[in-house]
Amino acid sequence: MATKERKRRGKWDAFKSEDNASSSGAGSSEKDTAAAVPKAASHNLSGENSSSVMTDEFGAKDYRKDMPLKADFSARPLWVAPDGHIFLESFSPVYKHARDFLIAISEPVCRPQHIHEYQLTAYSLYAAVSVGLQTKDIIEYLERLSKSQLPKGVITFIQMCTVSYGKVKLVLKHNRYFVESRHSDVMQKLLKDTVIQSCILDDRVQPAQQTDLSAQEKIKFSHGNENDGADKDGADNADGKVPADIDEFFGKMDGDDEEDAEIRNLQLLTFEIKQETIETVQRRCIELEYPLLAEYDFRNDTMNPNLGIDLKPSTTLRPYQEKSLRKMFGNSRARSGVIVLPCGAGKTLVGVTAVTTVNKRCLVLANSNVSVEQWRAQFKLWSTIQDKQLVRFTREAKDPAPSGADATKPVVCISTYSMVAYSGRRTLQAEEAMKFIEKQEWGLLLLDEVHTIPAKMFRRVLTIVQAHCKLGLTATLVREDDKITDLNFLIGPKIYEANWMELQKAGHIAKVQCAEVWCPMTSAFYSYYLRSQIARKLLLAVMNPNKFRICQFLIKFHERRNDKIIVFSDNVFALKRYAIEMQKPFLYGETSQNERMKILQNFQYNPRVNTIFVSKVADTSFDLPEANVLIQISAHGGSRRQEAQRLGRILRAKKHSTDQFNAFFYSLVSQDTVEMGYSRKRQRFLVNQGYAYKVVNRLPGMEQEDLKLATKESQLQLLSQVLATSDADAEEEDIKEELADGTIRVARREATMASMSGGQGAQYHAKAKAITERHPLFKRFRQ
DNA sequence: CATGCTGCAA
DNA sequence: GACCATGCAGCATG
Repeated sequence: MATKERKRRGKWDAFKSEDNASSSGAGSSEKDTAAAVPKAASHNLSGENSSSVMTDEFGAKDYRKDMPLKADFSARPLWVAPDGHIFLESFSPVYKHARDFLIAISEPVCRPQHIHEYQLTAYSLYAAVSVGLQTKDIIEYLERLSKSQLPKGVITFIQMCTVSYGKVKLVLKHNRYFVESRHSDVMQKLLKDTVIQSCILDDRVQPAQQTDLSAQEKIKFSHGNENDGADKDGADNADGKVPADIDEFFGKMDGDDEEDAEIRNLQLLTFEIKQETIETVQRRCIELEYPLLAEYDFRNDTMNPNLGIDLKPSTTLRPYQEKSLRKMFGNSRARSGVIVLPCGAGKTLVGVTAVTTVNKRCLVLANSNVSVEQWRAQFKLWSTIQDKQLVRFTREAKDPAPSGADATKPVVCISTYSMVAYSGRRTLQAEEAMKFIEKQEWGLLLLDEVHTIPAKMFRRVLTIVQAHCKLGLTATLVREDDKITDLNFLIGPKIYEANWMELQKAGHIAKVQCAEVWCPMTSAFYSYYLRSQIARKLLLAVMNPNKFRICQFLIKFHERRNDKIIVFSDNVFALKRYAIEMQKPFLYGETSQNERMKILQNFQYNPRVNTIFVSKVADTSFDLPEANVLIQISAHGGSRRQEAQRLGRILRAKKHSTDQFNAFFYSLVSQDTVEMGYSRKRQRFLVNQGYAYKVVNRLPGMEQEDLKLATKESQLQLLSQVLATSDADAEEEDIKEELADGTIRVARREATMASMSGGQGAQYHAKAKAITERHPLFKRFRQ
C-alpha cells in the first residue's frame, strides 16, 4: 500500500518539478470551504502579476504569466492549472459536455453553484481509460475545452498515467484466472517480475483463442425508449457560442469505443495465475503501471448458462442511471468498477439492471439481513425473475440452492458480507450454502454499500468468490481513513459519479434546505461543561436545555405543516430523554426487530405518529420510511459519510413542481462547544456537493410556543440527571472519594445552587471559578 | 420449530 | 481508543 502511494506521489512530483510551476501541493486538495474555490479560480488569472507563480494568503495561485488565454477563451469552460486542478464554469454553454468529460477523467473535488473544481489523479485517469477513452482523446479534448494552452506538465502527466493502462486484462475462464494481453513487450515485463512469477500457475505463455467481436451490438437497458432516456446533450447548444471543435468532438467521445484494429490483430497472449494470488497480482500490476482491467465478455460466454431474465416492460430507467450503466457496458462487455449515486437515487435499480444485462448467475452482497430482503423485493419488483431463481443466504433465511437436475440452473444469490466472510464454525446448512457459492463461477458480483466494508473482510470475500466482474454501489466514496483507495484495485475504478445538485434540479431527488442551528448553552450547563472531561462535555452539549427546546419547537413547527420528522441522536441517553420527554416513539440498538417494525409502520401509516427518534442504527440497517424533515441533535465525531448518508434519508423525491424546498435538514449545535468543530468537518462533504448550510441563531416564533424545560428548576433537575449518569459511567472513583465527606458535600451544594440560578452567559467564567471542584451533590436530585 | 438470550468478532 | 450496533452460532425455552 505504502509503495503504491509513494509511487503515485512520485509521479506527480516528477511531473511537477519538470514543469517547475507550482510551489507545493500539500493540502491543496483539502479545501475547507466551498467559497475558497471560485475565488482561487478567478483570482488566479486576474490578480497581481508576478514573475514566478505567486500564492496569496488563501492559497490561490497566479498563473497568468505562463498561461496566456486563447482569443475565444470566454466560449471555453475550463481553467486547467499546472497542479492538475481543473476549474469548470457551470454557466458555460458547453457545461454539459465538459462536465461529462471531467467526470470521466478526473475526481470531483468541490461543486458549488458556479465554479466546480476537479482534480486529475492517477486513478481518475486509469478510470478514464478503463471506460474506453484514449490518451490522445483526453489531451485533445481537454485542450479544446481549456481557456488557455494546456500546461506541459499536465499533458505529460496524462500521458504517463494513461498510455500503459488497459493493455493487460484479468480474465476468468472455467474457474481459472488468466492474465491476458496483446502487447508482448508488456507481457515480457510482467513475466520478468519476481512477484508475478510467484503467482503464476503455469509459466508457459500461450496464445489464447480469439473471440469473435463482429457480433457486437449496442446494449439497451430499457424497452425502446432509449432516445427519451438519453440526456439531451445537444439541447444546450441552442445558446450558440459553442466552438465547433468542441461540439463535433463530443459525439466521438460519447460513442462506443473499440480497440484499434491494428491492436486487435496482434496475438492475444495469456498466462494463468493462482486464484489465491489475484489480489497480489492486481496490486503488483498497479505498481508496475499496468493495472489489470477486469472485463467480462458475457455475450460470448457459452460456458455459463443465461439466467433468462429481463427488466419488466414497465420498468424505466432515469437518464443518469442509464448513463452510469452505459459506462459499465460501454464496449458491450461488463467492466468492473464502482458506481456512485446518492441514496434515494435508485442504486438498487441500477444493480438489478446490471444483473439482467449480464444475465448470468450473480451474487449480491449487502450489509444486513434487512437489505438482503430489500434487494430480493426489488428484484421481483423490477425484473421478470422467478422466485426459485432468487436464493437468499442469511442467518434468517436460507433458500435452497438448485440441486439435482436443477444443479446447473443459474440463480441470483443474495447474501451478507459477514455471512460469506465468516471465519468461525458454520452450521451444516451454512456449510453447504458456502460450498455452493465457492464452486460457482459468478458472472457478476454486486457489492452494495461498498464504502462500509472493512478492507480485510473485503479481501476475504474477493478471494472466496470467483466472479468475472465486480460492480460496487455506494452513495459516498468518502471515509475518514484512507482505506477508500483500496477499492481502486480491489474492485476497479470509479465508473460514474452523479452530481447531487443536478439530480436535485432535475427533480430526481428532493430539494433540501440545510441549516445549522446554533443553540446557546444555559449558564448552568456551560459552567459544568468548562470543567468536565471530554466524555461529559459531549453529553452536556447534547443535553443543553436550549437545544432541547429548539428541537421541540422545530418538531411542533413541522408537525403543523404535516411533515414527517426523523430525529437522529447518536447518544442513546439523550435519545431516550428527548423522546420520553416529548412523548415520541424511539428506536435504537436494543429495540427488538418486532418493535422496530411496529414503530416504523406506525410512522409510515399512522397520521398521528409524525415524529420518531432514532439512534445510529438507522444509518445503515434499514430503509426508513419517507420523511422530509431531519433533525440531528447529536452526531458521531466528524464523520462526513454519516452526514451524507443521513441527508440521503430525506432525498427520496416527491414530485415537486415548485422551486420551493421540500425537505429540511437541521443540525443542532450547542454554541461554543466541541460540537461546532465536529459540525464543520461533517459538513464538508455536502458542501463539496454544492449544498449550502444556513446558520440559524434565532428561530422566530419560539417565544410564543409552549415548550418544556422553561423553568430553572426543570433545567437544574435535568442537569443533575446528566451529571449523575456521566458520573455513574466514568467517574465512580470521584464519587466514592467525595461521598466519604458529608459536610463538604452540603456546603458545595449550596454554592452550586446559588451560582446556577445566577444571571447570563457573560458570567460563565466567573461561575466556573466559584465552583472550584467537581462534586457529587447532584445526588440529591437523583430520582 | 419459532423465540429470545449470551458470547464472540470485527 | 471507546462505544455502539451488527450478525453469527449455540443453547434454553414453551
